[in-house]
Amino acid sequence: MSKERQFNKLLKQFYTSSNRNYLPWRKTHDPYKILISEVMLQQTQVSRVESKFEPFVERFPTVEILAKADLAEVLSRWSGLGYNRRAKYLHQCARKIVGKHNSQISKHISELIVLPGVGEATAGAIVVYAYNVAEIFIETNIRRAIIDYFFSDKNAVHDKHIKLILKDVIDRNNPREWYWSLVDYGASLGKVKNNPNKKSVHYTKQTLFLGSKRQVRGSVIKLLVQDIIISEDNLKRSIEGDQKYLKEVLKELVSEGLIDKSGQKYRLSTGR
DNA sequence: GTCCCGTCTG
DNA sequence: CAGACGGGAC
Repeated sequence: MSKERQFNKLLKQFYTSSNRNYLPWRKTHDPYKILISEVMLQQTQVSRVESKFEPFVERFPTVEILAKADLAEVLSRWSGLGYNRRAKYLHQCARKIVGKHNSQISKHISELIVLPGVGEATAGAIVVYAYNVAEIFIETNIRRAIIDYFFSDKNAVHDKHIKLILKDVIDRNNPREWYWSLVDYGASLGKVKNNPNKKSVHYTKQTLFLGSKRQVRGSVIKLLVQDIIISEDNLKRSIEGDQKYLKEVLKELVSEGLIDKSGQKYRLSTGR
């Protein structure tokens, strides 16, 4: 049997015994909800998204409702997921889909990728999981599974090589479930210890969070989620992390459209 | 302390 | 291309 067929046999076996089809975003084909889940899952582990996804889509069940909502509320429902710019992108995304795409979420990668916060991986995932179309895309579990199985003897693997393998092994008759089996298998391979992705040329080490500007940013947003409106002095007293970043962070959050300044006080932006 | 993990900006 | 961007589990 070819290596490709062996791999698919392995995926099938694994999927039969150990799939994660209980995940709430696998119980819908609604492209809007798939979009929400995929943006939440960017740089964020499943365990953290699990508790946030359902409350979020219950509050914002359609793209129109999300588009009409205040960014401040979207940010507050995002709290705990991190990378708060994603909430801003998602809100802008909803407004653009309603305003320019007739509230329809495209089934074409080329039209999805122009949306804010939607890159190659997210666009591919939406097309596959919502529409069951056999497109090729790579995210971390996919990369890990393919490197582990097909590149065990290599130490510098480029995504373009992974894409070539994917084109050979993808099940074009049932791409949605095939990708589920692939990501579940990939997720099961050692992450913390000896992560096969360390052999990817795209692998990078993260910078320190403690004491970083990023920590102060996160802390400011978190405080504003709790208190609605806060003076700079009170922020200075309450933030976690290094105070020296506060002024700079406030300026950047205002210019990015995440917060607004009125007088000497700050609040989350309405997004309008 | 070390690690995970996509997209955007410069 | 490199660097910025959260929050938590281990």
